Amino acid sequence: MVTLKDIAKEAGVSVMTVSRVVNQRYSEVSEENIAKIQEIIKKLGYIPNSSARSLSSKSSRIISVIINGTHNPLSSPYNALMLGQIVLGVQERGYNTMVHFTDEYSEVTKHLHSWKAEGAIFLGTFEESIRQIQEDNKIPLIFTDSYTTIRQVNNIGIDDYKGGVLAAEHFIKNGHTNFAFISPHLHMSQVIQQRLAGFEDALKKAGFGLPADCIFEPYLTAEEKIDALCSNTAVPTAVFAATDTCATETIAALKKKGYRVPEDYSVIGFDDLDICKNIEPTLTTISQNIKLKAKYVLNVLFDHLQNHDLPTQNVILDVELVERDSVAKVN
Amino acid sequence: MVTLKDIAKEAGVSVMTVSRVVNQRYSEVSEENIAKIQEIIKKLGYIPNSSARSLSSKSSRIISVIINGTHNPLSSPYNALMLGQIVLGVQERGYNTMVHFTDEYSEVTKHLHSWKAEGAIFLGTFEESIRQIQEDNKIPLIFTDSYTTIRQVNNIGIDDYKGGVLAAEHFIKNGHTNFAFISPHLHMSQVIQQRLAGFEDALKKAGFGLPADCIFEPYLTAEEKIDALCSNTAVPTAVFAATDTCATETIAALKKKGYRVPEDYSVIGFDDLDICKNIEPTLTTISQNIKLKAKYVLNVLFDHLQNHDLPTQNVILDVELVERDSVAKVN
DNA sequence: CTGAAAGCGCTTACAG
DNA sequence: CTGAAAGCGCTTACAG
Repeated sequence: MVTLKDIAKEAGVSVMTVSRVVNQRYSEVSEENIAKIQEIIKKLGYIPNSSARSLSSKSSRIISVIINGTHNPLSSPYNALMLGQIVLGVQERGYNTMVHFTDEYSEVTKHLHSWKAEGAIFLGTFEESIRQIQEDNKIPLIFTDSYTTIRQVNNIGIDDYKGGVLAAEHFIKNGHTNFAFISPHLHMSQVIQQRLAGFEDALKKAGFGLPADCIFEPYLTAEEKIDALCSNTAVPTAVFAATDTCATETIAALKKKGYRVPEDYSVIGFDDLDICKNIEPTLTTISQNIKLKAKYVLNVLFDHLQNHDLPTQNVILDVELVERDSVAKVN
Repeated sequence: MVTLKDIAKEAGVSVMTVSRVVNQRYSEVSEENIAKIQEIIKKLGYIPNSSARSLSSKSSRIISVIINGTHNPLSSPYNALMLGQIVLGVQERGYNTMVHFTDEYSEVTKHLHSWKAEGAIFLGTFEESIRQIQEDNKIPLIFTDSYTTIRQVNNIGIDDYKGGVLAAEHFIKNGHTNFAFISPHLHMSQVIQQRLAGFEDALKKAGFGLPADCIFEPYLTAEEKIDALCSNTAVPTAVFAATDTCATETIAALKKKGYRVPEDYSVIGFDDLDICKNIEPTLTTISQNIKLKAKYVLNVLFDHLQNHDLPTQNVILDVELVERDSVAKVN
């Protein structure tokens, strides 16, 4: 393996001079030496040892992306898209990405400390552990979709509540009077709760209600939820699904039982994934801009990396309803 | 930050004794000291510095996953699922995952060398650069879906050709006589070419053909391909799409133009992603077992990590046709 | 079972 | 503009 020392020997200078050239501190080295050293670096194919650099400079150039979940969190298109955009942005800035899946706060700290990560990005729900994570890790930490009440948390989120409101309003505008909410998770995260809250509040405001037995969340497969939904006394016609994936499964389950969408059941999803355009009917959904979200995540992270004294930021991106064909007009 | 030295001082022993305990070399330390040191480690929250470890031991415990593509390769569900399974397996074994997106071989080497990665996994097409990558990186390298003719390459792939054959046979069995092939990529990777070859060969064997103008690949959106397809003179009724994503888009485009699937056009996909069950009609497809594939990738990698002299392995997993509702019977 | 010495490949901080 | 010294936090290899 080629080291600074090898280059130095070949060039007849000290390792410091080579180090300066490698780190592009050109003002500190004579032009003559710069040229000579650069040539030798190229010739020998020198690649700096990041561990050594990290150890001596206390700067690892590693960004860790911590994703909640211990199964395969990348089976969620949302997580996959976010991670992809993040890796891209991290690379662009000359940093490296480590990926770690975990639910446990202690593992987070272990991971970040052992590699001396310079910053970390969190995808998924870490509400319970945010305080502890922040206490133990004095590096820029960017959370996403957090509803923590702790101050001083960098967070990039979206207006989940408004998403729920928009869904309700769209259903109402189209004449619906009986509603249901379907959540994909066993555990109702704050994100899902907010979407539900917005939906429910907007319904109430318009004089409608969301009966408890029309909120489907726990321990059911999509098909079981649909069974329950369809056997309800006050049959809902307007179903708000908390995510596009959930909406897609819901629609498939409805069709399988012989129902028509949107004629028998209208459905609105959340996220605006590509799949929305490719199912039938195309899915009316609440759109969040994942690329923009990732961009903010990266900007806030690298701003804080440059200046650790920057105040924390809580960026809430807007959402909008994208109308497609999964909601019918009712008289 | 807590270091070995701090623990050593507190315990009244040398750093070596602490190092032994940290590395669980218990047979080399007295029970008394093990207990004392472990307690102090816990008390002070000591976390070993991976960079220092890597530098002195020449063992980084880093596995790099290199994914082909410079846009967002994780927008492909296949890549996302594979990466997710890999991260999981790497973590299970106490290693760490770095992710890097690139098309360029020089970047690969730079990345692997600078972090002294102990092994690397390649997702996507690296055919052109495999030789160079292998020459420059003397660590276990696992490629996936490679058709390189270079010997001595670890590769985990699937029987793409057979997938094409199965698709053709299924169409023929259902009475179809006019066929088309739709590829998602501008550039026809070997993987896609093999799927096409199997399809075409099986058609020929049964006395059918695949006209050149029924092979759609270059520089067209899904909709444009469909336009071309539907305006063909010898109208195909059986469309083999090289991936499920491509099939999904094809079906959506067909429906948009007012055609019925499978009655007007029957479609077979490839991969067996979750989405197959959630579109209408549910998608008949060639199934590959992504979890199993990832498992082999990890096994071959870590086997080679334990024993660098192991012979290279080229594992080809089987595929099978999963029948759903996107292929109609024709008389 | 224990530890002192040397070194991994860099950078920081300083002297010239 | 240049370099010698010290050190980052570990492990290897050896001596006892």
